[in-house]
Amino acid sequence: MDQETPQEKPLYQRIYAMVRQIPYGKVTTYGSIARLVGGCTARMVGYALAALKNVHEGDEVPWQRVINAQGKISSFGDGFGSAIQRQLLEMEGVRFNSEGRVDFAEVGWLTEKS
DNA sequence: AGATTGACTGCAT
DNA sequence: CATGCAGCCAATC
Repeated sequence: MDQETPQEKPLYQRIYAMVRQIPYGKVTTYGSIARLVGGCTARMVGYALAALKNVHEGDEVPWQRVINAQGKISSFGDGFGSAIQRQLLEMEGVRFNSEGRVDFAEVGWLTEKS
């Protein structure tokens, strides 16, 4: 599977590590993580998280704290994922406004654009 | 080795 | 404000 240089971890691992750095009760966007990791784009982050279900480490990655730039949750899985993700965030104390979006000024993690 | 896809984003219409 | 399209680059078939 991953026979690349053992010194450098796969792009996935790098993204997972970054997602794990998200503090409790905070959320961030795909684009922000992509920029923090560097060298990858929002699509890479989404692709990496999508593969989480195939990765063993996915169990400890707070993927629910990663949402899209619109402050909303992206639909994935069979359509249940988004519903589950919202509950997970609310369980952590993340508030959703009437539009179903989160307040980045309140729970946004490194969401500032340079 | 080539084509397809994807939990996104930003701009254009 | 809703919809569409192109760009992004790696993983999978």
